[in-house]
Amino acid sequence: MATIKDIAKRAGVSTSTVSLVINNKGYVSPETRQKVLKAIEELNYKPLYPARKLATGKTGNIGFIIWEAHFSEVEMFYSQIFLGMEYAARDTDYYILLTTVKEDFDPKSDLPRFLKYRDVDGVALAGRVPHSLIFYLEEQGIPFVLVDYCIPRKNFNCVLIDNFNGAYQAVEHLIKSGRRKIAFIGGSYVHPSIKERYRGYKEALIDNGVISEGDSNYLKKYSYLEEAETSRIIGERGAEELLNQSDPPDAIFACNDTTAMGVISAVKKLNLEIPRDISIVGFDNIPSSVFDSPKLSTVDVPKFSLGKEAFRLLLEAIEEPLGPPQTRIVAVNFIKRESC
Amino acid sequence: MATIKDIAKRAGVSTSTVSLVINNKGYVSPETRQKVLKAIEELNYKPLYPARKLATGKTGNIGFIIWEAHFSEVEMFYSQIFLGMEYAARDTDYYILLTTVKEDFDPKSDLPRFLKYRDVDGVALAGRVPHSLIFYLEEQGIPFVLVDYCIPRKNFNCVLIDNFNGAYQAVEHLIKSGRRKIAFIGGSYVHPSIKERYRGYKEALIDNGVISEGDSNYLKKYSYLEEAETSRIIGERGAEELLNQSDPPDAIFACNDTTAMGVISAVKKLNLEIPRDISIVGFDNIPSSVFDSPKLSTVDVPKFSLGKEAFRLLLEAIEEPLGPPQTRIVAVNFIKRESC
DNA sequence: CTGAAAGCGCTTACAG
DNA sequence: CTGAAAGCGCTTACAG
Repeated sequence: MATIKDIAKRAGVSTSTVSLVINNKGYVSPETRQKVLKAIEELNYKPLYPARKLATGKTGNIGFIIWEAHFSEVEMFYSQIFLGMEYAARDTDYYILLTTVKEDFDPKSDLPRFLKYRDVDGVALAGRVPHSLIFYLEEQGIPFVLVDYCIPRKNFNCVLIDNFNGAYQAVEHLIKSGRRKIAFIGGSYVHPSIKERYRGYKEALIDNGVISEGDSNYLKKYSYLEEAETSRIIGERGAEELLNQSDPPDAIFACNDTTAMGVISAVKKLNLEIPRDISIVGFDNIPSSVFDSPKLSTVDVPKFSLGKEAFRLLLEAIEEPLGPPQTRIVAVNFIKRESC
Repeated sequence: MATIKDIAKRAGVSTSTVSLVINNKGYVSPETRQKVLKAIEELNYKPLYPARKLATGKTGNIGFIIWEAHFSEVEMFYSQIFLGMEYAARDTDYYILLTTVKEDFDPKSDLPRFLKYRDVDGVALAGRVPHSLIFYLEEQGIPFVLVDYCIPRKNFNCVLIDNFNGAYQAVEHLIKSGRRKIAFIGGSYVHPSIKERYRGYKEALIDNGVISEGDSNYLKKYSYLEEAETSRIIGERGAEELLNQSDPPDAIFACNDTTAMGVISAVKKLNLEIPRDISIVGFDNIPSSVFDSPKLSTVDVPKFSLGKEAFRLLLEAIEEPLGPPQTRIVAVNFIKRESC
């Protein structure tokens, strides 16, 4: 493999000059630059990372951390975010190190290796992750970005999706299609995303005159909120409870597709027909929502863009460690399919 | 951060000695070793990777390559393999670099960065990947291992699951439960795994006296083989065709769970009851097979173990690049659920 | 605008 | 069994 010396010799310059053109630093006369570039081309030269890393102190790595249960989940939400980052990283010199942490993570003993040994320049955390991890990063001054997650009242770099607008759009669609008794089913209510979706749900109801500002009866009657990791089960339980009351809903907005799947299976058990008797809308646009019957109307979350944006933001944070934390919002789109 | 010099000074030895104990090389007197270890402990020292890498020429990275369509698939098959590798890697100094390649991969232009720049010591390839990639690795002398895939007649390191036995067990179970007209539905027939499953299917039939050695009529009548990426659609088409003929099967062994899902939906359309009228068995034990109704009987593939084993094998291949290629088989287990 | 030289933190023959 | 020294391939003040 060619080294920087070979290039220097071939171009008839010093290694310093070669280094300067490689890194686009300082001033190099156009002719010299050309010569160097030519030599690089001819020898098919590529700087050896470890050497550069040793000299600069940068690791060239970025960590990607996800809660293990999420990564092992049925749907590909987080893998797609990772892939978005990986694609963005391909235009750079960074490698991405993917790893998982358990829910009962303890910074003392369970630190991912690349954190323990400082082998990353920054880290992205996707979805809900242990707060102790986040605080550890903050404390250590390691640049990081939260993806599809944030901690209320804490000012961290994060890239979020427009949960509020997604929910708003979905519910507005239900209203415009004639539904008036629209229920919300959600688990993990403390999760900021779910909260935002609930807020979008309410606002759409209010803005479209279905309920008035302070109408807590409607909300109480048609909201099923359970503090637990969102899942099919919650959808099933919620739908059963809501549909078995008097004056049941004619539409259900589930806080995510997985929950919506549970709703559908409960609705089917009750021999209701979708969407004739009841409309159902989910959120996330997970792959299987296309296969199920009826095909689920939902809100598409552009996971890939989420990852790309996260990478960009993280890069900025690495380059400017002292800059103020930023929040970036990625837009979402309602997708009408068969379930409403 | 403490360096090797700090340790040397504190332990009152040279850096060479420190290096020797860190790497467990050469002979160091027990007392000196103790002193060094103590200093390392006290200063919480960890060798800086890039420096070590520069000195040794090792990168400390392992590549994990997967076909992009697989990674974006609904089910978590490959993520679990990755996770198995990542867990195994945690006991070592290796980091794993996950990336995807497209199906129309061209070694000239689409080489993953870590290959182009030689930033890995070895690579694992999971599932079906472009052969041109495999041949590139072979040519370049980069140690690699194929996971859940192999190329017939080529002698490469690979870790496979016991497809034959899995299929055999499943079909034998169907026979023992009284079924005699057992169909096979498979896509991607050239895929070695599917071939092996088909072979297991046949052998079980023969060994249990359902058909005689040369009975091609039975096989012709009850086999639906379509050369295409396996999918629900193939399951649906296959089931329709097989069930609409005279003397239809009373059991279907689908080459994988995704296909089995298609079979189930076709069977339901025909108003047959599972397992009363027909038994169905899949292969892979994907997460959703537990949720669907009826719950799918299937063959569990220990993805996690597959990844762990792959890592071990790859490590051996890296340490002994000239050793003969090995094939390792990971056992599978039939899981009886509701569909048979 | 460019070159000589020191330094990043390790490992590894080589002496002793 | 242990130490002094060279070397891995870069980058970066510092002179000029």
